[in-house]
Amino acid sequence: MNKNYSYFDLVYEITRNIPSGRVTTYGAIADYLGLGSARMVGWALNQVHGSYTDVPAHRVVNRLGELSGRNHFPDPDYMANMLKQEGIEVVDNKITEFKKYFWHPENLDSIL
DNA sequence: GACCTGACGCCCC
DNA sequence: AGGGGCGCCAGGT
Repeated sequence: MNKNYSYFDLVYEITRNIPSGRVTTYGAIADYLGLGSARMVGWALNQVHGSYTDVPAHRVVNRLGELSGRNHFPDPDYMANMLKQEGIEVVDNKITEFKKYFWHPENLDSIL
């Protein structure tokens, strides 16, 4: 059937809608989509590494605000650099005041 | 076809 | 407060 639209696409959709200067977590996306597993979100974003270059995967971090996916980018510092460029303070691959920048997919309704 | 690992997260000690 | 273990789903070996 039309399995072209898997939860992958939903993850990309959400990620694409993360406002600049804001970040969300794997768990938040998984919870919002009812996936039941945050790992699946990471897996989906792993596929981005190649195509879907318009998906700002650097804005998705773990629940501690750590850039756990930095090693999966061409440059290990790409994530930190992009986030800094967007006005987010990153120290030692971790977002300071993470709660301040946190954006929940629930807020999708606001921007749509 | 079974086993292991992985861009995570929660519970328990 | 910090560290370790188990569960979740999918894909690769």
